[in-house]
Amino acid sequence: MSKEGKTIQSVDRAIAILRSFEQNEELGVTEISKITELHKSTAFNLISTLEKAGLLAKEPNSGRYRLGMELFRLGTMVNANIRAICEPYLEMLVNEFSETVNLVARNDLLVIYLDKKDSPHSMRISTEEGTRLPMYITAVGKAMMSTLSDDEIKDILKNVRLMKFTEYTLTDKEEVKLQIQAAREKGYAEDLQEYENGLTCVGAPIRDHTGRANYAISVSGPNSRMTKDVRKKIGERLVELTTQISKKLGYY
Amino acid sequence: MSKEGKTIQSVDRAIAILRSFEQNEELGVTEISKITELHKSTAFNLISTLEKAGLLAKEPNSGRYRLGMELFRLGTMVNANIRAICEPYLEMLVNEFSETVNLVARNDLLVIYLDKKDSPHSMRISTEEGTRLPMYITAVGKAMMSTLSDDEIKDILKNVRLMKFTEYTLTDKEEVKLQIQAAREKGYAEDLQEYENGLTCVGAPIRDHTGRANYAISVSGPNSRMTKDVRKKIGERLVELTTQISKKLGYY
DNA sequence: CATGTATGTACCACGATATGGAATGATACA
DNA sequence: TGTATCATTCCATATCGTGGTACATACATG
Repeated sequence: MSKEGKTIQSVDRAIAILRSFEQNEELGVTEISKITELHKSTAFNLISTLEKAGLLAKEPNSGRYRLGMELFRLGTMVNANIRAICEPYLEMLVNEFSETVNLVARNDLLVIYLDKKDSPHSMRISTEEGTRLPMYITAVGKAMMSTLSDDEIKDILKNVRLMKFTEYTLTDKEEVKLQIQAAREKGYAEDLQEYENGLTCVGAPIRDHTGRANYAISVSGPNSRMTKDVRKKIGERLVELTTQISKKLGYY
Repeated sequence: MSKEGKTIQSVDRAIAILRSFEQNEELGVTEISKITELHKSTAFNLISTLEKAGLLAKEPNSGRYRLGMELFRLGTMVNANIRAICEPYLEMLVNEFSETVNLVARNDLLVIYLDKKDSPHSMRISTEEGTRLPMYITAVGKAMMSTLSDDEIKDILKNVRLMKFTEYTLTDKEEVKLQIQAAREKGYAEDLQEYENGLTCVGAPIRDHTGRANYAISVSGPNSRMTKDVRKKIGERLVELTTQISKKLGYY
């Protein structure tokens, strides 16, 4: 927020209003003005504008606001292309391995979940679209990092504090680097209960025409089913499929 | 746009910029300024603001822009609740009938697709999330309308021009009303190839605590498998499940 | 029923702020 | 090397957003 470059005040404020719905799914004008620290009148004008555009919707009864359909629609336009391209591959993977499959994107130091196909098993892993997790803790994150140069990886890790999620979470940046090195050799990365106990993932990177890996696909399942053999099979299949996808994006 | 009530110019313009990515997935400053009819300099300031907030992302190579991850994330926050509640029901339905299941919301005169579970069949119906269709042409739309009063239905139909999609599309508003009446009695509505040849749907409305039906669930399949018997079974099951969901939302 | 305290909404004068002209960099292409 | 097209910066102007204040309405509370 302190970076150089002027920004348009009212646009920033409008976005802040949208973000205030992160904690609360329904808010009134006064509440919003408190959260955003805007004058009630100013907030009202911005809210009205957002409502007219459909980014906010007013409840007919309570008169309070919630996020609008137009915001949802705009959201579906983001990465629509890559999601459409990957969809059949996700489908193939869930059919072949019967475990949950995820498509994720890089978002600075985080990984954000874009799309998924759930495992048919009743014991399964399920992550909501829009969820964000640190790169270093996910198979997909490590997979994407494995395509970067040592300097770039150092840059990323420099800005990260390794938070401990489980007893298996990597706490040493050198360990992370080692795993990334392993991923470089195999073409895919693994997460063995580093984020959540009992949860194991295998992930491989997707490259675009510039060679950048901004997307990745993973297969996630419970520890018990994700044996070493299974992980190897999945990993190799992931490499096959993500290579095909990368080609479609113009990468050679 | 001509309605009374002041709106904040720069916010309107920022939203227009986001919307200009409907046709094009990647745009430069000049292109955007042409599409939105804004001065290049004005557009630049707005774009920078949106970029800093993550609603737009700049491609490192081309320097051009595309919609950003933050916009996607905001989009996932919309209706997150209802989607979470309905997810297990969608799952049940796709398991029971092996046809594609959709969750939709009402969006004025349109229906917008929120979530889906695809049929396991290779011949199947698949609609992208974010797609919008006229109410009168979909099973879900007619299902939602069936909960409204005659006056409200008249209001909706007054503002609609019945476009012909297939040879089965209803062209007479009285026909639509008849179908809505049928839906009122059965509790679910049908679409028999009205939108697309070979595509048949059954849909039932979800009510919230105020009694309004802003959401609906449908099962869609190819004509050949969606026989009269099957449609009846699906319809009755849909009514069961949507009643359960409505209860969870506080409707009695 | 009156009183108090919330709420959302309308009005408007002031001045900060967004605007758009014009100039400058940056890049690609021929 | 020159030309065209792009993104970006600067800045004076007046437009537009701002935030006072005020009012309307709803709902508790005494």
